[in-house]
Amino acid sequence: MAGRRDELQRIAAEKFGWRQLTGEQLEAMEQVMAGHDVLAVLPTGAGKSAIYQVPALLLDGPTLVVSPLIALQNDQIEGIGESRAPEAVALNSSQRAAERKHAWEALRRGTAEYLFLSPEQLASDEVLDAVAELGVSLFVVDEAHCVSAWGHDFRPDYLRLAPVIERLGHPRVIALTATAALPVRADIVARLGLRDHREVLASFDRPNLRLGVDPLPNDDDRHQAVITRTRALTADPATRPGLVYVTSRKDAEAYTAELAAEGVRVAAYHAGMKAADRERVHEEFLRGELDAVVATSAFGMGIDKADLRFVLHAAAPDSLDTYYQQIGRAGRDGEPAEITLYHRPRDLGRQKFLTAAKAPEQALAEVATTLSGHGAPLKPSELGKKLNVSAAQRTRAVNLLEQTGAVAVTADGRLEYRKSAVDPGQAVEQGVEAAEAHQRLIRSRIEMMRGYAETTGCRRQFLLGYFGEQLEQPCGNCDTCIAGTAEAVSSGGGAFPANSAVEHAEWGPGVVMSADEDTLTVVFDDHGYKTLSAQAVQENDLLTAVDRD
DNA sequence: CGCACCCCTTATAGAAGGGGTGCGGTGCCCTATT
Repeated sequence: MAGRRDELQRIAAEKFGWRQLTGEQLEAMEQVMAGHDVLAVLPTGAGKSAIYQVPALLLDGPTLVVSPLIALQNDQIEGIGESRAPEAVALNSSQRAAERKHAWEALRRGTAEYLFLSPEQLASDEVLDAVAELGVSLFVVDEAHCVSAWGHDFRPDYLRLAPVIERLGHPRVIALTATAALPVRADIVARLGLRDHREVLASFDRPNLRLGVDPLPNDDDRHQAVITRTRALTADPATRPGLVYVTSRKDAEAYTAELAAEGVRVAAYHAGMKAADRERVHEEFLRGELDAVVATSAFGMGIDKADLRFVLHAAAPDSLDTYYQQIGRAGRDGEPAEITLYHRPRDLGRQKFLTAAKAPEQALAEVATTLSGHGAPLKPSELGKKLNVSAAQRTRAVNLLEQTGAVAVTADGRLEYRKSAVDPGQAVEQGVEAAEAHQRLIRSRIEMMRGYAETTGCRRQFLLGYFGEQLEQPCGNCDTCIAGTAEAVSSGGGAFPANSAVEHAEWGPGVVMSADEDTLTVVFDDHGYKTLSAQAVQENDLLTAVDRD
């Protein structure tokens, strides 16, 4: 093992100029080299890319990297281009024919080692057939939380990666992300079909972030508070730059205009802007020419800037998963950073609306009847031609039917209705139920966001507990600790400590996320997060401990 | 779900209230026009 470790370090130094790899980077690399699939959850800036870039050079055959944004693909390719490693290429819709041709030639010749593409590219028969010829030795899913966060409705091709991996002969898989609570990790592992995998998890704690919540029942007051605080923070070089997250494009424009009128160097960022403007804002921010960016959730992935001094939220996002990812962009240099949520409970009603994706009943019915009525398995593209629904709806329906077991994928990537499966009518019902179970998880995440915003205890204990990490003492660096209202509650939970598997009569199997003397937070497989009174659990025998491997 | 906005009515002479409507986040990709 020591020899392998030396070899990894030698390549890291020679090809990339990295003198010192962290223990987590090395562990993940070693697990890959030992033949395991790996899920690595490491904070932004911890050098996640190294985890695939180095082993890639020790494995025979190109490395395929699935990346959610073309802009991210370009950043990564540029980074590899500056190293002594072999060429990196991409395949995406922004390229000209000549560029695409060059990419394929370099891959076939073996002069290109890294191939970047989106999951949608892999949904194309031509691309997948050609990729299958390359002998891919390493399959990387960057920003792997997208599998879980986007795959279920927004970008359903994220849930079609497992059949792609199998089609490629299941090369070693590395999934990389900066945030993943337990249900997200479980979803990534299941949806990618990881085999005999290892997880490398860094601590989620970021003690230099000063966490706070400012509850403001009135919208005008909240607006004023955000403006006032942003102006104060950006006025002092020691407390800038930073981000202000808003939940609509209109708000991004409005806050930006107001702050700009007061002389703040600020810009808006949202997906409604022209690509060139977005790029310009991004670059100006990285160069330090802006003191604040007011953004929707579009601004985030790929922000490689260590000295953000604040992240303010003018409204709560849809989950602590999203929140943690957004605030985690601050203070990466270890220096103090201010993290404040300007909270109105009504904002969460809006999140319920935004995240409410109805089950695609029409598509479910069409896919189920078409596949069960067709004698032989169908390619997804062939299936599409027989249907009256969009490709995205079709893919969502296939995902749900596959989840319930009514539909399976053959070795050559075709879809078949399982002979042993229920009839199409029942399959549709089960698909709808699977979609509803997922909706329950999403709703419960919103409630956990509310729990954070309204807790009277230590914010950091709440936040870390959500990610399954127990902080024994109140942190001393959040608003409730500073105000002295955060009481020290002893962790424990008696018979049901954190991370233990449990069963509830109504909600079924689940895992305890956090436990103290008053409450238990449990995430149930089909019902999401539930906060239970420890007393009620004990008195009414609500939970049973379950053995698990 | 909740808000902003418009239109209309009512009842009064400048404005208040009710009802309906539209809008709100994240990105691939492809195709048809300038």
